[in-house]
Amino acid sequence: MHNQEIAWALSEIADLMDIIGENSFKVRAFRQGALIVESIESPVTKLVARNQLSKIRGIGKGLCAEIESLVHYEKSQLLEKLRNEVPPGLLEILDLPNVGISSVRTFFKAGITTIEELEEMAKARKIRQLPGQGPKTELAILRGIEMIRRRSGKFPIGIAKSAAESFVHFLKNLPEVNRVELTGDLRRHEEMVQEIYILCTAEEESALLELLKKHPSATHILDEGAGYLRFRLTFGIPMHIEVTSEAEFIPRWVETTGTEAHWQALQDLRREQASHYNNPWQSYQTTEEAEENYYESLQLPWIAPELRDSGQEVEKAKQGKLPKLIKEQDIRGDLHIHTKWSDGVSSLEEMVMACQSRGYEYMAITDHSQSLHIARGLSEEQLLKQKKAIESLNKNSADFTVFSGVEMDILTDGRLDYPDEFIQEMDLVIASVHTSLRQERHKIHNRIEQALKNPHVDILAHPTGRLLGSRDPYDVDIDWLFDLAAKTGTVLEINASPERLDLSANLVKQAKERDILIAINTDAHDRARLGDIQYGINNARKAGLEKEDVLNCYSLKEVQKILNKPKSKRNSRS
DNA sequence: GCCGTTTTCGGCCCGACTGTTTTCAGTCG
Repeated sequence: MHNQEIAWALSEIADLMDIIGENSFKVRAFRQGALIVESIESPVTKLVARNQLSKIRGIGKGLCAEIESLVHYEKSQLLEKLRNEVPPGLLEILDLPNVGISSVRTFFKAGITTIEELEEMAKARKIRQLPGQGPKTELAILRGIEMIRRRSGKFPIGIAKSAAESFVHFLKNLPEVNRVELTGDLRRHEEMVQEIYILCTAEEESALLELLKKHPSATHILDEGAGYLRFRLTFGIPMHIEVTSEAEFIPRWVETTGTEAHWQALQDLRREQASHYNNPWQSYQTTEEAEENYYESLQLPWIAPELRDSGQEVEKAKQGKLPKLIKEQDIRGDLHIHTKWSDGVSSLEEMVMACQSRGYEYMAITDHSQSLHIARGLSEEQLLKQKKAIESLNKNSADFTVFSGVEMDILTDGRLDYPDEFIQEMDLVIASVHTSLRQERHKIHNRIEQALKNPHVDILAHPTGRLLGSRDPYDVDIDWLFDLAAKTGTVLEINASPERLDLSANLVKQAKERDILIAINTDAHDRARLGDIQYGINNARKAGLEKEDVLNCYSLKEVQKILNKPKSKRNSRS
């Protein structure tokens, strides 16, 4: 069992216990346990085998027992018991914004157990009659349900990807399987994923499908037919596995990766050219090389999956006008990182070492600022102390530089969390909206304006404040924001954390058109999450960014030069 | 449930804001 799956199980246990009114600290222990498991880099199964699990801080006897049961039997008796006790619809209700545990309990008591029942009651204006509820919450509930509907059964890419990876790994280890590749919207890096789609080849197609049906995750078969099987994973995501012949593999991979429009454009081109694809692909080392050969047969350069969208990319490819997309190796540093000094998990030194081992040239430590109490934000004195610690780290390493930065809150009234004379001493200042996310537009605009017009604010973090699939952006006019960023020379962030992916690929595309410099940052709170940079890069690729568009693709010297320039002159890329 | 002891129970990030309420509970970050 994959770490992520264990974490999901623990967090579901926490939610269910919370609903039935279990001790809140016990609930927190499980919730904390889920976070810990997620942040462990090595497979938990190995730790269990070596009896090292209980040595981890935060994992005691109780959690150890549940995790071991998950690893050994792929189930937990506690979870099964709770699932029997609590109607599954309540978890969906708990997911709604503005609905917490206490409201869920109130609804449960009133006999409401599904989103549909809740919606019906809200529409009949009966929710406002329940204790602690009122007309405004009723409206907020209906809006929340609307948001879930828009999501229409899709899953955020982060959840889908880790579920997919563990399954790909499982398939690759089966002796009867020859080739396994991810395809569909996950391969295109769509931020919301309809289903996990895996294409593979096997000696005996039907035997493989029969075997897969016995997999413990395949409890709920959705659909099956010649050469494919669809089932719902334990955590709700549909999994689509297709088995194809070696000869058909590449054409099927191309067909299932791109959108319908992309495939259609390729077919049109083939008819036009009357070209034929013969399948010499066994002579290639990797499936990617073989896929290049497929595009070559259409006299096209290989088109990156992220771009296989409207079909227009085929025309661009024909004319040799595809962007030279940014690659993971182009990233030279991460400019938004937290440590134990505020709400991070890893120490400053651990984060530095982790960035070095990723091959970066530089990084920025950007812990939270003083007003964000919950994140143990740093006072001026603490920040100065941290700056000294960073300076001494820098003295000891010749070929790696740590920027002394801060993620500074933009307060609810538009003031910034430190005075100008203080932040001008920092190497890098990121400004963020973390509080009062539901303010009216003019207030949000005022806050962003104050931050962007400040000469010392270098980057605006997670510029729309959305949480992918679970929270809408705050009320901001994107055109206005981009104009202001361009005018003031403020860098906008792609927050690579898969919970956020903010800016979205669509918005990044618009930002590029206005020549706004982008930074791709992880906002990592522990070492393991530095790997999230991949999500940000994929987002940038989807938007057609090249390395010149991204601040942290420049060398240390160039970045220092950019940061030393007055802000208003930064958007000219020289 | 976890941790850390002043070893076997007591404490466990907290403040702002909102929408309920007539003084506060729930939600959020």
